[in-house]
Amino acid sequence: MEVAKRVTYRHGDLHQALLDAGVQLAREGGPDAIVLREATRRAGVVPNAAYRHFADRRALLHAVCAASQSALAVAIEIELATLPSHIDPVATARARLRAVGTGYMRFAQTESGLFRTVFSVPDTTQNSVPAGVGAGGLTAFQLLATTLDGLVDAGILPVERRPSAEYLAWSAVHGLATLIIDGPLRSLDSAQTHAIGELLLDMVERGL
Amino acid sequence: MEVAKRVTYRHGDLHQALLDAGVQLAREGGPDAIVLREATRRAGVVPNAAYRHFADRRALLHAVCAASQSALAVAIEIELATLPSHIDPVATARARLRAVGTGYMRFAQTESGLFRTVFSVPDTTQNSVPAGVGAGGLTAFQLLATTLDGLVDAGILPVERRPSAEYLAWSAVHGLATLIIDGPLRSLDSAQTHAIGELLLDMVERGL
DNA sequence: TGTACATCAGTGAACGCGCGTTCACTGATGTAC
DNA sequence: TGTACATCAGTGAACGCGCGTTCACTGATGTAC
Repeated sequence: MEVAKRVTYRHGDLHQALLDAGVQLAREGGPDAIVLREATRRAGVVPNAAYRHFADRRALLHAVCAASQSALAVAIEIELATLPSHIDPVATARARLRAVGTGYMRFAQTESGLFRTVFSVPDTTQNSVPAGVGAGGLTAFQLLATTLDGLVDAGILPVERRPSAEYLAWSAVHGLATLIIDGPLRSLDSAQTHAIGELLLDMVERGL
Repeated sequence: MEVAKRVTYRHGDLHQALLDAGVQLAREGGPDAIVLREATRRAGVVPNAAYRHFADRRALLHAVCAASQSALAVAIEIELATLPSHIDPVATARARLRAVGTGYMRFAQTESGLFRTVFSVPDTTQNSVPAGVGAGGLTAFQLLATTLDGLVDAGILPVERRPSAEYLAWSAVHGLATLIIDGPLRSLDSAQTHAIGELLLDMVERGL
C-alpha cells in the first residue's frame, strides 16, 4: 500500500497512517495480523518510526481494537437506521432488537477480521483506553442496552427480567456469529446463515 | 516437565509424549501456545525429533485439537452422568439439556485453553483428521443432538422446530462461554457466571 | 523581513530472540540366518 | 543360542526468517529575536 515514495521528509500524519494500516491488517487477518513492521511498511516508513506515535506494539493493537469497536457500533447504528418508523411502539421495540442482532451478525460476517479484533484486548472495560463508540457516542453494548430498555418501556419485557438480559441476548447472537466465522457453521452460505440468524432471534425474543 | 534425562537412547513413546506436551501447552495458553520446539523440550528431546512422529507443526496442532474435542465431550458426558435417574421422562429430558449446557460452560471456564483449542482448526468436520469423541464414542455436538432428540421424544420440543435447534442452543451456550472467557464478562466470579448460565439455559428452554 | 536555533519526526543500522524446518549422522533395537 | 545386519528413532549443527525494539543520527519545520 502507498508504494509511492513520500516527497516530503515528514510524513504528514503518520499516527493516522499507522492506525489505518493496522485496521487494514486486522481486517485481513484479525488481531494476530497486526504487526508493527508491516504497518510501517504500508505507511512507507522505516520500522522504528512507529515509536514516535505508539509506545509499543500493544499500544497500536489497543488503538486498532478501539477502532474495531467503533466500526461494530456504527454497523449496528446503520442497521437501526434502516428501520421504518412504526406507529406501533411495540412493533418498533421488537424490530429494534432484531436490528441490533442483525447488525451484529452482519458485521461479524462481512468484517470478521475486525470482529475478532474487537475482543482481542483484555480488560477493555476498566481500561485506560476508551472503548470505541459509534456516531451517536454509544458502544455496541450500550446500543443493545438501550434497545432492551425500549422493550421494557413498550411492555414486552417484564422489568424483573431486564437485568442481565443484555448478556443473554448478546450471548446468543455472539455465539452464532463466532460459530459461523470460525466454528462448524463456517461452510454455510449467507442465505443459510441468515435463516438461522432469524431463527435465533425468534428464540431470543421468545425466551427473554 | 520431565527434566530428568532419559536413561535409554530411545524415548519409549515420543508420539504420545509430544501429544501430551502439546495438550499441556494448549491448556496453559490456547492454540497459539502449541509450539513444536517447546513440546520437544518438555518431552526431553531434540527439536527435530518431532518430525519422526508429526509431519509438521500443523499435524501436532490437529492432534491436540482432536484431543481437546475429546476432553470437551468427556466433560459433557460426566455432567450427564451426575443426573439422578428420574421416573419422569419429561423432567429427565429437560435436565439432560441443562446438563449438556452446564458441562459445556464448565469446561470452557475450567479448561479455557483447551476450549479455545477445540475451535482452532478450520474444516474440522469434513477433514481427514477425525473429530475427537468422548468415552461413549460421540462428539460434543452429537451429545447435544441426541439430547435434543430426547426433548422431541418427551414431547417438549415440537418436531418442526427440531431442525437447527442444535445450532440455536449451541450458539447461546457457546456465546456465553466465550464472553466469559475472553469477553467483557471476564471479571465475573464463578458464582455470577453460574447464575447467568442458569438464566441463559432458562431462555433457551423457553425459546426453543 | 531575515536569520539563528531548538525541536523532534523520520532514518539507518543493528541487536537478540525463538521459531519451523533441513541435513547428514549415530547408535539402540529386533530379526534372519 | 549366537552373530551379522538392516531399520529407523533420536542427535547435533545449522539455515533463514521476521519479529519487536534500541541506538545514535539527520534534516525539515516553526519560533524567537
